[in-house]
Amino acid sequence: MITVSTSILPERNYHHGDLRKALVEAGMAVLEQGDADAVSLRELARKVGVSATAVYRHFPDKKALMAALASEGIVRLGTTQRLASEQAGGGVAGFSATGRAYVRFALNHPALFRLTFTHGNPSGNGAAGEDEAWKLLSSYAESFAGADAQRLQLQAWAVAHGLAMLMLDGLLPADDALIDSVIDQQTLFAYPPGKSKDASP
Amino acid sequence: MITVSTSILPERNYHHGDLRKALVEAGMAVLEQGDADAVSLRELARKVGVSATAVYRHFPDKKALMAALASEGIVRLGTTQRLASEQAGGGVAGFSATGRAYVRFALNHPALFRLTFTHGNPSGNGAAGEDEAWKLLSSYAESFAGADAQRLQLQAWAVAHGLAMLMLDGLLPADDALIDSVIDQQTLFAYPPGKSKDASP
DNA sequence: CCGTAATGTTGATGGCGTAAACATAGAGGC
DNA sequence: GCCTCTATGTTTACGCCATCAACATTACGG
Repeated sequence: MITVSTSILPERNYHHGDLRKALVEAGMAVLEQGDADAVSLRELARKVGVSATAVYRHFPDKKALMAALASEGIVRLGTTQRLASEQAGGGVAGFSATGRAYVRFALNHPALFRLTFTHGNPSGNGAAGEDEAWKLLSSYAESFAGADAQRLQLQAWAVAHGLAMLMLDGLLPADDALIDSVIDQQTLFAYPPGKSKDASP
Repeated sequence: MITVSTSILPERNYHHGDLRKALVEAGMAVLEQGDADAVSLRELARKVGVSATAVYRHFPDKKALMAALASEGIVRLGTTQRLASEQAGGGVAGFSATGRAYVRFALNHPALFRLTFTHGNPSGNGAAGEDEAWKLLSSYAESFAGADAQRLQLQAWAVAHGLAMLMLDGLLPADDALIDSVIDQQTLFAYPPGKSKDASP
């Protein structure tokens, strides 16, 4: 019988199987119900059934572990946004849907969202597809804003991000109607000065 | 000779003088150069020259100390915004100046800004003048947006807050020109649909 | 002038991140 | 088939932290 490395079952053929993955999963679980500093190396090790310092065979320090969690966070955010965009059928509707998805993701995964941006990746740390979220936003803005693409893109990102943070911090009620009101294509993405190049509705 | 409590000199007439104030000041100093979790009760106690547990005579726990720092933060932010508004002479210009001041404050005091909003006060915890920032924003929005006041106000707050956070997290360059571009009265505070009630310039 | 409450200190507990030394087990060469 | 080498995991220990309990002192009100 040959040991298969790509098995479905959680084999224990090596020392642990895949401790790194297990630690990240445990970390995500903690993030799903508690804030980021509820994540402790010792607790994750405990959850996974391993000694405290075993973590250091897979991560140089706690920061690295947190960065791995943050990385997973941005992947999930990007996926969520892409789905929302597709479901809305692109165009202006898709763009604003992307924004609403961004805020809702933050509300659904508060600790993960916060961590993701706190340990932000200033572009270029590898892990392909990691910045899908940003690329999506960027292409959307350019597609219907022409020369003002950059500004529109930044304003849209800032509104979504700001709304998300203010709601997470309890300064605004985490209200769906409020999200729809603020991330509103009628008032937010329409702008008066000159060169208005209309987008397909 | 009577002991004067409102002296200029840092008297030591009581056990310490005013330990609470000293701790808050030490905390602010730490926040000015380092992130929020560089603030430790023991370190503040050391800086002030007092034993570690003396802190507990003035704050029930660390959270309370951090809340005091946050409270100081929102006062300073409010003051900064009011000054910016006055210097711009009110109106639309004053409103956008308020937004720019908000972002610049965040960049100048990153840890304090973050802490202020993380330990946010969902309105009504006393300390008069503490939410001057919010009141200022509110009155501005209403003064020239009529029925859409609420939405405009929230959008403006969200843009400023989002831009600030994205810059603090290193996802956008902390660039003055960029701030001016995003917090732009021409594109951000002008909106097309019907009921446009013009603002006094 | 004295007692009492406010303030500060000492000492201990349990949790944390992390370094050093040691243990084991799977893999690859012989 | 054995043996070594390296990846992986464990034990122990250090210093820092927040916080509690018990004790000491000091200012102030009666």
